[in-house]
Amino acid sequence: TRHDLGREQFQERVWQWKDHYADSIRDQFRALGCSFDWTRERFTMDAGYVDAVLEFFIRLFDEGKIYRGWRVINWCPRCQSAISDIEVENIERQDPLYYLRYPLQDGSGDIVVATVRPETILGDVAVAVNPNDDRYTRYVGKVAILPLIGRELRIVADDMVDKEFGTGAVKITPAHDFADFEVAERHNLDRPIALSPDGRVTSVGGPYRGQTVLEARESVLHDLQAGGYLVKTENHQHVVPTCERCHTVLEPLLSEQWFMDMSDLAGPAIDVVKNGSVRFVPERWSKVYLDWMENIRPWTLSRQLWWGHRIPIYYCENGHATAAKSAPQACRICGSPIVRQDEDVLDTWFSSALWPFATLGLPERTDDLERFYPTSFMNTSSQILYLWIARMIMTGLKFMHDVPFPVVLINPTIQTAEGRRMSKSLGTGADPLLLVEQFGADALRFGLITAGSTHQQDIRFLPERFEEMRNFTNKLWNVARAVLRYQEVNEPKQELRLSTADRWILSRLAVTTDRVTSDMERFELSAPGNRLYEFVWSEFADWYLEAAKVRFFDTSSSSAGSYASRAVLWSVLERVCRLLHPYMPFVTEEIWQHLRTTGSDAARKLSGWDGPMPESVMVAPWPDAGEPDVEAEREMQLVMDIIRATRTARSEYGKAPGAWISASIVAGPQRSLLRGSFDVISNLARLRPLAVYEVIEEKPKQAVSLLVGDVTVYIPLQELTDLDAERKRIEKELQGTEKALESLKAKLLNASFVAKAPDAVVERERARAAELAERARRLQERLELLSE
RNA sequence: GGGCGCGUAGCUCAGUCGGCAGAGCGCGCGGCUUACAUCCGCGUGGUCACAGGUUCGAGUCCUGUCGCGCCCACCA
Repeated sequence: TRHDLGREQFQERVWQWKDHYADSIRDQFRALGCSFDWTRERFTMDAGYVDAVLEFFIRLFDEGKIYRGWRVINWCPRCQSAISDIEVENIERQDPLYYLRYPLQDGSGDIVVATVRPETILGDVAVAVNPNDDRYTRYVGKVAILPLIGRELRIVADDMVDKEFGTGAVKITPAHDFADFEVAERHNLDRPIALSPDGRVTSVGGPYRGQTVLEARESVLHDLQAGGYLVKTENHQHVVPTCERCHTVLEPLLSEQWFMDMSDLAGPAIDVVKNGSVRFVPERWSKVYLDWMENIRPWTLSRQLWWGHRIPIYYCENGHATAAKSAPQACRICGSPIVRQDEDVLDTWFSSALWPFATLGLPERTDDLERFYPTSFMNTSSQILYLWIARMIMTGLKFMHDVPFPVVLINPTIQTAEGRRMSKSLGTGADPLLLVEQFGADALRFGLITAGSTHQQDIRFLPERFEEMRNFTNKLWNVARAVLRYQEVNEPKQELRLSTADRWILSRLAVTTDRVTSDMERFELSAPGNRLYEFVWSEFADWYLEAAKVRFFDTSSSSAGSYASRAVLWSVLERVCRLLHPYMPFVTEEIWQHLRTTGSDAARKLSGWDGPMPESVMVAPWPDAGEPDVEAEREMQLVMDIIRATRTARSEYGKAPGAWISASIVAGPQRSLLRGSFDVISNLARLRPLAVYEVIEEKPKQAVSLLVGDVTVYIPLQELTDLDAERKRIEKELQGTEKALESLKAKLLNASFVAKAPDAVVERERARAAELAERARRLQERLELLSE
C-alpha cells in the first residue's frame, strides 16, 4: 500500500506511472493526427503551474472563500478519502427496508421508523416527523429511547419529512446522512460519529464498538429482532451512492474538510451565459449548465490522498492556519512557531479550473496571456461540464475579469454498439492505436466526426462504419492516382476551353464549398463531411472522372479538351484536399504534396494559386467557394439523365453493360446543347453509332423509346428486346405517370391549395402537371405506334 | 422524482425554411471497362413509434401516450 512506501516514495512511483501514460497519450494524439503545438504542452504539476495553483489558493483563502469545516461528505472507504458530490455515481438497487420500533420514554407507546442501514441507529439523536402530520402531533416534544443503546432521542417536527414515505417518522443520524445533518443544525442536535473513516463502529456505538459496518449491521439487526424492536421488513428499490472510480458504496461521514464557497463565483458565471458572452453548442447545454450553477453548493476541496497539489496551509502550535507558498517562519495570527503542513491534497479539478490562464503564465502578465486569453473556443464532452467547464468560467471571471472562451462546443458522447457507456472501468472502451492500425487514422476520424450529427446527444460506435470510411479513403487515394496519372509535365500554355462537364463539376464544387464552409462556421461538422463524401464519390469520381476519361481516350477528342480536363481534375482534387484536410489530414497531405509538383498554369489559376503553393496543405488557405453555374448544372443533369435512362433500359432488358448499341436521340431545342456532350453520352451510355436530331420526320416503330424530359432516346428493338416486352414496359410507365398526374390534378383542383399556398409552389405543381400530361401523351402515342 | 436526447428501408443513420421520403451496408441481377472488386452499373426495399391537433399541405410544428438511452436528484 501507499503507507508501506511512505509519502515521498509513493509520489515517485506515481510520477513514473504518469510519465509512462503521458507518453502513451501523446502517441495516441499523434497517431490521430492532432496538430497541437507540442512546444506548449503543459501538465498541472509542472513547476510554474504548481506556483499558480498555490497563488490562487492563497488568494481565495485570504478572501475567506476557502475554509475548513465539519460537514457530512461522501467518504469512500476503499479510497480512504472524501470525494466531491459530482464524483458520485448513483446506482439503483434493491435492499431490505427495516421498520424499527422506538419506545417512548413516558411509556405512552412507541414510534416506528424505517431504515435500510440499521447499523446507523448507533448514531441516532432524534426522530423527526412532518409538522403537518396529524398522526404524530402528540409525539412532538416527547422523547423516545434508542433500543440497544438506551440513548434519549428528541422527537422533532421538520418539513424535510415526507408524510407518505414509510411510517412518516424518520430516525435522525446527523453524522451519517446529508439531510439529517441539516435537520440537526436546525434543531441544535448533537452529531455523534458512530462509524469511523476506517469503517468501524466507534465508542458511540457502545457494545458494538470495533465491529465493521457489515458486522454491526448483522449484530444490531439480530439484537433488535431478539428485543422485539423489528416490526417488519420490506423490499425497497432505491439509489445507492457509489464511488465513480472504484464503485465502492460510499458512506456519508461527518468530517473536517476544506471547502470553497461558490456562491459569489457563480453569479457572474451565470450572467455570461445568459447574456451570450459564453455560448453553448448545441444550445440546450446552457440549460444544464445554468441549472447546476443556480443550485451550486460548496465545493469539497480536500482529498486524503498523497498525489496532487498539497494544501498550502501551515498550522502553528495553537492550531491556527496560515496559507503560504512555503513554510512560513511564524503563525500569522499568533506568531507562534509553525509545527506542520496540512496533510491533504486538493481535488484535481481545482488545478484544472485554472487551466485557461495558469498555462499562459498568470499571475505574470505574459505576452502569451495577452494573445491567447480568451481562447477561440472550447471543445469538450458533456461529462465534464460541471467538473471543468463551469469552474474554468468561474475562475476566469474571477481572476481575469473575462470569460476564458466565447463558445463551448459539446461533442456527442460515443457509446458502444450496444448503447452502453464507453469507459475504461467498465472495460467498454476502445484503443485508439488499435483502431488506427485497423482502419487508418483518417478513416477513424472521418467516421467519428460524421457519425450522427453535431446536435445529437450520443452516437453508437460501429466498426462497420469505419470500414466504409476506410473504403472512402481508398477511393480518394485512387481518384488521386488517376488525376495525377493524367497530368502531363511541362505542358505548353493553352487557352482554357471548358466543356459542359468541366463547368458542371466546378459549379458542384462551388456549391459544396459554400455549404461546407457555412456549416463549419456554425460548428456543424458532420454534414460537411457527408457532403464531401458525396461530392468526391458520386460526382467527382463516378461522373466527372469518367467523362474526362472520354476525352483522354477517345481519339476524336481535341487536345484543347484534354488540356482543360487535366486542369479541372487537378484543381478540383487540389481544393477537395484542402476541404477534407481537417477530417483526413494524412491522405490529403500526401496527395497534396504530389499536386504541388504538378498542375498546369491553367490548373493552378483555376485553384487561385498565383505564386508558389505553400509547403503543406495544413497552412494552405481555405478555398473560396466561387459562383455556381446554373446553366452547366442544367445541361449536365440532362446528359446524366439520358445516360442513366439508357443504362436502366439495358439492364432491364438484360443487355451486357459494355456492349455497344445503336441509338438516335431526338432532342428538339436541346439539340445544340447536347452537341458538346455527344462523346460523353456515347461513351458512358455505350451508344454507337449515335445520331442526335432536332426533329425526325417519322417516329420509328421498331424501337425502344426512352423519355428523358423533352428528349427521346430511340434504340432499335432488335438491339434490346421484342415488341411485346417494350409495349408492356411502356404500359407500366404510362400507368405510373397517369397515377402521379391524377393525384397532382386533384391537388390543383383543391381551391384552398391554389388560394393559400405560395404562388411559387402552385406554379411549380402546375408545371409538373403539364410535364406529366405531356409525358403521358407521348407514352400513349408510343403505344399506338407500337400497336400498328 | 426532474431534465435532455432518440424512435424514418432488414441493419446503422441523414433529412436545412412545413412543399415529389434519402445514403451506406444488406439483398437481387449484370460486369475484373485503360484510378479503384476496399470497385462499377442497374434494381429491390417505407403505416416516418402510436393517438390527436394546427395547416391548402406535417417525417418536419403543437399536445398526449408508449418504448429505448443519457444526465441530474438527501423520500429515510
